[in-house]
Amino acid sequence: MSRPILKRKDIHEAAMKLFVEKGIEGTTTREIAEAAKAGEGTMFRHYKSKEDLAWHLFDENLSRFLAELEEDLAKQSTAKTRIRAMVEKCYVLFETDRTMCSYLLLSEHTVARQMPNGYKTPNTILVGIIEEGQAQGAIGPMDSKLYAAMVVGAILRVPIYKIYGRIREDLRNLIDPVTDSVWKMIAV
Amino acid sequence: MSRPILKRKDIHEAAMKLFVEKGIEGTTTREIAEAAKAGEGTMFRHYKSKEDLAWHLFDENLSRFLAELEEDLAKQSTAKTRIRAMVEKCYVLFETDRTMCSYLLLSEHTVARQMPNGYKTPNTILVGIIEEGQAQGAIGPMDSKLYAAMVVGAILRVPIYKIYGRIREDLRNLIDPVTDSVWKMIAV
DNA sequence: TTTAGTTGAGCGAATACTCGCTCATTAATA
DNA sequence: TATTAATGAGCGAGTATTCGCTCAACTAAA
Repeated sequence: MSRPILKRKDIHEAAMKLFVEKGIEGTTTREIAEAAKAGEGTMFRHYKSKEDLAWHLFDENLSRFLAELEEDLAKQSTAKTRIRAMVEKCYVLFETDRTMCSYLLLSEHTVARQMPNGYKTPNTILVGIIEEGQAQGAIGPMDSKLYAAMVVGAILRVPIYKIYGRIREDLRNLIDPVTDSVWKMIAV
Repeated sequence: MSRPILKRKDIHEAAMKLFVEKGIEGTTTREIAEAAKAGEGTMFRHYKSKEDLAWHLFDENLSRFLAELEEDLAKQSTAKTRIRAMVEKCYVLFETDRTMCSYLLLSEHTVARQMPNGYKTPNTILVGIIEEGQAQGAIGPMDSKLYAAMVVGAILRVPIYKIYGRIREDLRNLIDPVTDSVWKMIAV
């Protein structure tokens, strides 16, 4: 090997922060380089385009998040405790790494265009949880995809509104209230 | 007047369609002009920039939607029937003018940056409905803003997933099921 | 004739990406 | 251990292109 890769992480952090603040198209490659204290060409050594960087930031972080979530879910045996684990995972992430969480939430409708068919999302996982809950007789008989949509929506709208300043509470205090509310929505 | 304004509506329709398909930054003024069968300069007679056009499309359509919604709400006297009216208004709009509805839903995180403080949104209205419902003793005692966030999230995630093809049902068939589910979430 | 909507070639600033080069780091050789 | 060769990360000035916007000419309604 020649030289260790030192700048990639700096580029990740700078790009994510800027993408959240100004949007992907609204951020220039020069700004990323400057913020990362790197040369402008360096990001192209690791990614073939700015879009490619944005996609990797989304994909890698979401994948890691989902993998960790599935570990947590494996420890739970009921639908309700699984949903609680999901809420907890989301809200703890939000308070722990707000930039990353904001990026995942806000870039949904832009980066998400590039998701291949069958790409795994929190929604995919939730459909599974709900169908298992229905098999156990704990969750009502409605279409699992509709339930999943409503539950995902209810859970994720809270951090979105916290980003916009409409909610101020520390989200970790809302894990149980939100879980309980959402559970009422789908319980038999 | 010397000449009637003929192209503005064509520009609205073409721009909104393209903005939904390719995003605002991803759409060029030339593409808008071509799709609208108008000259490129025409949109600048009516709007001072592409961003300005995008904002007006958002603002005017949302304002009209909210005004109509408030008319409907005035006819209802209980929190639950008001929420039903809101769901109905959203889902009927979706099936009636999908492009416009998609634009409002998907541009939230981009155009929404420009919303002035105190700008009225569906969320604002919902907070009012919920607080009144709480005063009537029909809705639980939790923070009204948190309730509103969860309800908005649950309601709007359904059309979002229909845009992404994860839900196929005609949303007008889901008005009552969604209303009932959402109501369970917040009822005392 | 006046007025105002429409047009599209042209402009210039912005910017994503390239490429030839540097040099820190490692591996091989003596 | 000292020396040399090889590697590829890092750099940033340069460039081809794109794209938002302007404006002078044109057209049609009043």
